[in-house]
Amino acid sequence: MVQKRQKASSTKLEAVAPKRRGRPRAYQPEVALGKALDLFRSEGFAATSLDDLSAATGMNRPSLYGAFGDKRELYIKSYQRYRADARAAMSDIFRDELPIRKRLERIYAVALDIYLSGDAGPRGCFTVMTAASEAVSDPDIRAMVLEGFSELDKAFAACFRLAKEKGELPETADPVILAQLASATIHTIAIRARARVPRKELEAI
Amino acid sequence: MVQKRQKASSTKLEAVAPKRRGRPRAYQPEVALGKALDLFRSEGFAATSLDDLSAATGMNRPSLYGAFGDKRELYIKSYQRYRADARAAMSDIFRDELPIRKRLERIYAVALDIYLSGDAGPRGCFTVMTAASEAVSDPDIRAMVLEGFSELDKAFAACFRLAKEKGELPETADPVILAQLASATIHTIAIRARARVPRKELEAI
DNA sequence: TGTTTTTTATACTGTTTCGCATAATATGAA
DNA sequence: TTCATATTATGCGAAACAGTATAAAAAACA
Repeated sequence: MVQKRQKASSTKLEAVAPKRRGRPRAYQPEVALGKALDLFRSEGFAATSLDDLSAATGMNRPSLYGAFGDKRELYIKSYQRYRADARAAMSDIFRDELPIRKRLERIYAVALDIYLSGDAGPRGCFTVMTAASEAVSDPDIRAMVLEGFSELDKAFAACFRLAKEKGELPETADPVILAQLASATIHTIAIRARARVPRKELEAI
Repeated sequence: MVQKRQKASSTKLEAVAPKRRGRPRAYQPEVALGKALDLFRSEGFAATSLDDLSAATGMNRPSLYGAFGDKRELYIKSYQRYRADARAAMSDIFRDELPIRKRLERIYAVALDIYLSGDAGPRGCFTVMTAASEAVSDPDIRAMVLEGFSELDKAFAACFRLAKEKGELPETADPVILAQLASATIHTIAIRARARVPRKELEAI
């Protein structure tokens, strides 16, 4: 629970005076979490030290613990943040009623933006990275990753189902199988991006 | 170069008396490298310590250094070994002249065997795991990973090209694009295997 | 002004890490 | 036997690591 500055029963909602008691925070939790996510995405869990995180967020270690818990908890919160961001970036695309082809194009374009961003080289898909590393030994993290996969599968399947209803796809097309293929394509792109396959080639796929 | 016991100009080739000078080795390099590979595959580079490697191989640290160099070199040699093993497992399939459908089935079956093996949970594809972790920051490793991807792409493309010549595929089919799709499928399977998606589901894909 | 509360800043602890130096050991050769 | 060589075994040392204890600082409140 990040406990969002509970305003003392004032009239207007949100963005009003914090009116907290002690010394004010020198950081913004949301911003700091974003920085932590950036680091984890480019280095991975094991290769990211608390000192690195401290430097990146501008918070010293005790503050990190106070705000997010230990390293593992911070990783989990970073991952949840990543998923929320990704969902936000995708949701409007899944909402718009475009023809399936156009829609897929836009989905892959957004995915490429996410995967290729980053100062220290492309960062790929955090879900895929986590699956490749922590998901094996940590059951909680594994559960989140599995959920991430199935969320993507389901979103794609919904797209294809809709397209089928609108007659854009033949009757024989199976939305679930098509969705898995579409997810697979997302995954290769994410992985190849990490190996710095140029954007041009990825777009071709 | 692992320098395979150079026999002193004897008659028979291989498997003859080593005739080395000093204290004999207490380990077999090939076996030890296999153990190191196993560990790296299940834990990843950063989470595997030299003590772990020492325990797994039965060699103490100085011997490890003497035989394989530092941790990074050992990782690279392990990866090369992995690729050699995978190539060996696949080569006979790519050699047999089966119909394309049968051939694909066998390829995916072998891939599943490789990805799901391991005592401490499924270990996935080492190329994919390396791409997700070390490939970003280490140019040499990145180059090897890229080579791994293109090797798989090319092998699949060759399959599809052959199938097209034999009339098993329509004229309109593009072997290169089909190969990328087939690789993508391999990659999702590898990733999902790490997240312990059950074999049944993977087979369905 | 002084107290309470919350956060920051510094520093400490015990462990783990990597790489290597040194000594002991086991073999072939002289 | 004795020497040269190649490996093993022990363990050192400096750095990095995760997590925490303690003190200083900054705000609201009384």
